[in-house]
Amino acid sequence: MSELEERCAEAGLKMTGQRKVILQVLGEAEDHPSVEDVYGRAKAIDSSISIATVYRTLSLLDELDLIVKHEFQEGYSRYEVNSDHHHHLVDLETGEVVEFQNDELEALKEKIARDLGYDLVDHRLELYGKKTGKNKKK
Amino acid sequence: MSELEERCAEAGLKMTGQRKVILQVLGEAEDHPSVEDVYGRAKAIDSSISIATVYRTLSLLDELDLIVKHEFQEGYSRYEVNSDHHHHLVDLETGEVVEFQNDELEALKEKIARDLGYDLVDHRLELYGKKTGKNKKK
DNA sequence: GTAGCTGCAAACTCTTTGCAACTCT
DNA sequence: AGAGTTGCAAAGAGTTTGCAGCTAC
Repeated sequence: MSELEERCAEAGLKMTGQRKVILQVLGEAEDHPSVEDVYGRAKAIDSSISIATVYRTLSLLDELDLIVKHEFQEGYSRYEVNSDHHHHLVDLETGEVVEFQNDELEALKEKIARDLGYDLVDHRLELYGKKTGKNKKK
Repeated sequence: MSELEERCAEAGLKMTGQRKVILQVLGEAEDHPSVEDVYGRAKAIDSSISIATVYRTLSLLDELDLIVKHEFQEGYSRYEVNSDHHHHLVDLETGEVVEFQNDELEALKEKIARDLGYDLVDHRLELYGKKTGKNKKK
């Protein structure tokens, strides 16, 4: 039983066949799959799964903080299994998402919020770039 | 003739009645209005304006870099007239958007991208917080 | 005159939901 | 047994678009 499954059981979720498949897909994902991605991969394992179930399951897992929902500027959402805090750099040419972490940045953003008179509840930072040496001036 | 109007003329846009109204609304906006906000304010001036025109005009202005489109985590877009580079802190209790600018942050984010092997094309940073002193632990 | 712009309504995309049937526990 | 879960299809929200008529230049 995977860690994700265990934590779902702890939360009192019924471990249905569909959920097992979706959890397996998420556990094996090494990228930041969209709902459609998860749906496609899940259907390859059990073709009876509906996209409504995928939406419902991902929302549930997000609420339980077992996965993280991202809304990059693409018009749809992507998910990733919860992991250490980090940010994303989106490769504008390939769509690839590179993760990074930076302590200086963490401290700075706390300081900025504090200086503005706020307690930081959440934040998001996304960089959009092109591989160095590949960009051509328009 | 407002600066926005001038720059539209330069870009070869026809200055129709509807556009004048939308540009006026944008010029007077001191917040970060949604499409519906712009539509509502424009309709108050000329009730014949359609929301399709608002969408089309805002897209155009965004392409011309006369305004900036933001997609906070709200499910719809907001716009603001182009101004100095800055970031946003969204007050989670009121929806209010506070702008800020931080040179240290700008330098840091350039450095991060460079270290990852990327040229930074765009980025976004949003902070979500509550006014200090108002938060209660759950 | 005509390329560009507009309003309208229909279409589209992503996501959510009502409901009856089904299934873990 | 029964609360939770599912698939389906319909509905929603936000946004885009085809088209025929209109208008700034």
